[in-house]
Amino acid sequence: MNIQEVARRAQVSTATVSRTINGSDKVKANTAERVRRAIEALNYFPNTNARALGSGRSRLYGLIISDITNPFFPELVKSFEDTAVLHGLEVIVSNTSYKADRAELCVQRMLERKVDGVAIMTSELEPQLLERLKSNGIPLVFLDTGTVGEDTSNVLVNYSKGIDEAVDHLVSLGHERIGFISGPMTLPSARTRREAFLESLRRAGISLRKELIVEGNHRIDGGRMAMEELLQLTSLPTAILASNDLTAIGAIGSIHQHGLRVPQDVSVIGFDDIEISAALYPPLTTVRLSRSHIADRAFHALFSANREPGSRGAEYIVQPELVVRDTTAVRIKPRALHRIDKGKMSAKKQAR
Amino acid sequence: MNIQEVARRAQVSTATVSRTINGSDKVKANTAERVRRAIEALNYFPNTNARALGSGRSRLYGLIISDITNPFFPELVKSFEDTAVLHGLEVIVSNTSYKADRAELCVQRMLERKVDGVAIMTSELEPQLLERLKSNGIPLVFLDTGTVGEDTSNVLVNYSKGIDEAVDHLVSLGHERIGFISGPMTLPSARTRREAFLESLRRAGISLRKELIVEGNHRIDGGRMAMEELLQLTSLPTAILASNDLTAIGAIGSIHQHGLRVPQDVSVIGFDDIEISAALYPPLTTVRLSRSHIADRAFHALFSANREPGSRGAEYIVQPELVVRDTTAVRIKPRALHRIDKGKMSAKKQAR
DNA sequence: AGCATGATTGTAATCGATTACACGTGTAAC
DNA sequence: GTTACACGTGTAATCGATTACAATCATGCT
Repeated sequence: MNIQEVARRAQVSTATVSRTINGSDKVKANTAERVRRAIEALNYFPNTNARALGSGRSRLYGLIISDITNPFFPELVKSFEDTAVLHGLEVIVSNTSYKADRAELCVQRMLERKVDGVAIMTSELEPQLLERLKSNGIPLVFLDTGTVGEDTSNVLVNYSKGIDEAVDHLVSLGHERIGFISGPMTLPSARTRREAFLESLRRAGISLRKELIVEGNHRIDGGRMAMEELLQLTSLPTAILASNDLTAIGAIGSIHQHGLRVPQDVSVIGFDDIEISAALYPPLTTVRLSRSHIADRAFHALFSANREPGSRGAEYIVQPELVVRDTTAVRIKPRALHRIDKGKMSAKKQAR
Repeated sequence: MNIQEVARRAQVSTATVSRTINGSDKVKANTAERVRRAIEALNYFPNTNARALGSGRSRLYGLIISDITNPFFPELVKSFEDTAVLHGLEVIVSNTSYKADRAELCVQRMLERKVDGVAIMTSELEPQLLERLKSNGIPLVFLDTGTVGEDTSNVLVNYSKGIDEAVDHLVSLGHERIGFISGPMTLPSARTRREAFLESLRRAGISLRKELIVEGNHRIDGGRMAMEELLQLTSLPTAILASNDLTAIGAIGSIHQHGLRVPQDVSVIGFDDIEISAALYPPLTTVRLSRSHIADRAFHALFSANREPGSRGAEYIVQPELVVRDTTAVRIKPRALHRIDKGKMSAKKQAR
């Protein structure tokens, strides 16, 4: 079953069939109708490989992520795919598994399949790999990876806004001893979140205590370990802001393990709002970073780059927003806390 | 950059280059070496579309799942992909989103891309769609979907084993009033799990109490709601077996909300062992259903079907196994329970 | 009628591989 | 010294679309 058989049945040339399939406007209405009937009757569908080979366009977008088992990504992938399918395109997803050599394989796959665009949401891609993509004229869009480039698009996240909201929320509940568990400092976006936190503290007029800032790894175990460290302090934080939800989940586990309660003894805020966060008990207060917004912007960046070749890259900013659930509460009276150093509870602090 | 340029540089024909790329054994060693050097020097890689068009084989496997945001699937996808990449193949993943009409699109995609095989882990595919795949000579493997078919392979799950282990564990802890929260009864595998539970009870000599069996939906909210229902009973279950981990997580949330503790007041066992289960607090006791085993078997079913065309479908069985963590404990004294109907606490029961 | 014009449609080259078949060449058997 | 055969390589058809260009057709205008 191929285009020739359709052409024969519809009494037209293959060119006309092809034009009809591709919605060219230069096919007379009733010819097109005849072709469509033939397609229907023969149950024909075009061979994707032949189309791609003939036209040079694959109708495929690539999406490079770190790791599909990281719960942040599936939703992103799904939104991106859904939007793509809606526009008659498809998506191949490739995981770098956080490794640079796997990243090269990912890029290779994209090149071999002649994708029409690549959305990159990982920091493992070395400049020379990006160059390979660019030099093949493939539109790129970076998601939260802030790579500057005139011909590439960027979807940026306004971390400051989200983190400001989180800190303000905690401050309004009376917290001032706020701990922060960061992501791995090797990850640019983790560094940005940390900076945003420091800036938020400053803005809120809270002086920085270095011992309250601990590095995690954006995974549950990292959150757990970082929290262990924080719980060793003589003067415990009354609230924790975590660089992502998994970290927050780990921290909460650790807090419980020490016989403390969330949010009565310690408030916790996460970041991302992964699906499970709302379903935990207690439901996690967190800063939502909408994956569907990100995916949408990314798709449209590529789509318009395809429509208008040679156009400059666009820039989009997505705004995270605080979602208050049940892991944050009014700051408790210090005496209710374990391990609290009563000597440090000066009147001045109590007054605040 | 194409195969001709490589041929020119290596002073051979395109046929020889092609043979070298495909590892044909009928190329003299030093000719092959010369070709390889040319490929290297020119930074050449073959055009996937042309290869697929010319050979009829796409080196692509399709994987059809219900929903990538269901945490059961990402690991499966990853394992399947990893194995495929290891064998020089690639994978396209397609979500049915639990809808039959989306399923048709998925099958269409597979057909259009001329995949060399499809692994199906969803029950949305209607027989006529399967027929379309089969009639195109595409090898199929069903994962936990138990479709009989002479020419298709199956990866089956020995639910009885896993559920027996779970029930035995609970019984050994002194539980006999064991509740079960099933998946949606429309889902074959959910029905199988339920049957396995009933059979396990029988084997353990525990008489069935219908009110302890409630239907969920394999999602967190379903687990929560089902548990609410169970907590209305005058005689509470002391242990709950859930049809999957999400259900268990929902149930635990509900239990906590009622001021009861897990496992001191109620023991809970999940099923699947999704990644987050180990990281919750308390870590969930569950029955592990290894996604990597399933993916491996599935891949090899397709791979060998490709190697030996015309061979009959194979059948694999994967064995789930109980993973004891912290949501199960020795059955408590009934008087410690809320809402317990003291009248029913007969000496006979206490004696067991 | 003759012609310009724009709208449709057809012809055939093209994309970049794979592979059936043909063609040399060297070696062993007779 | 043929003949046969295996091995290595090249020639060219083929896969199934797309699309530049050519051809045809209908229409309105002079």
